[in-house]
Amino acid sequence: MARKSPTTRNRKPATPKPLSDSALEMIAHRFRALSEPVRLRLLSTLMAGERNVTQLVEAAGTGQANVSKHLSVLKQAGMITTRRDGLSTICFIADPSIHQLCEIMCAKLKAEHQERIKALG
Amino acid sequence: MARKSPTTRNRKPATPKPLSDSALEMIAHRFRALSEPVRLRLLSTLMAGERNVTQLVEAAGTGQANVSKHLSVLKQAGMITTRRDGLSTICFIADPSIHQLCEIMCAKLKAEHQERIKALG
DNA sequence: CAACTATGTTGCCATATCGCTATATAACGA
DNA sequence: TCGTTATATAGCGATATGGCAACATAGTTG
Repeated sequence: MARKSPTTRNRKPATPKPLSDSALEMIAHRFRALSEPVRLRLLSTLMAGERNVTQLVEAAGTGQANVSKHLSVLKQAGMITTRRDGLSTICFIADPSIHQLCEIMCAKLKAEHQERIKALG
Repeated sequence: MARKSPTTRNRKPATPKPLSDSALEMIAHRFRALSEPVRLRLLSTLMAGERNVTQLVEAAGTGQANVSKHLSVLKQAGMITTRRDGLSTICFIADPSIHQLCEIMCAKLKAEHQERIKALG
């Protein structure tokens, strides 16, 4: 008889895992963290190395309160981590896979851009 | 002397390009397309092969009007393409890089989940 | 053309999010 | 403790977005 642990109740056949609603929500939540220009600017800045909030405010070109909110969004999404150093809060990228994500997306953009140019030429 | 094709004119030094505001907006726009559970469900379904809208409505578990809207968002973001076949509109994934994006994000989720479990154990 | 099916579009409500201002908290030094 | 700097939080208005229902449109069939 098939394996059937008490914690793992009757799984449906062996479909390629339809991804549960909650999983989709978590994934969506993370993508949403990357869906704002200001947050991308913050991440882009942090990719060059860790920065404190004041530095990020300068780089972001928006108010300190906003930056603080955006940073907490990124933090909650596991994109960045913070460390306290005296008065400053130092931020840095928590997961290098963010680089990959952005690179893939940029490559997509460039590819589409090329196609658009071709289509016109 | 260095390679210097006519199509590749004077590139700026080798600064890691701070990414223009408009570029960030475009990238953000694409990530936003992936930031909704229903849209992820649609993409997830399409990863198994092309489907018409009716099939997607069933898979999405929400109304047809919503699915139509979500599909147009995905289409505008270059994630999917559609083709008309009689009464049906067949949808399919336009860019395989979406697989990569989702896989990376899923891997992140799993990794964090593992850590959470470790932290408790 | 009429009836039917599959999709797309519009209007509305509820909710979420951005940016701003003002205020609160934290950490440091005099 | 008081003042100052760095950061976080709360409150607000404006805008965006998801979902629903009603309606519009396209394509098929008789």
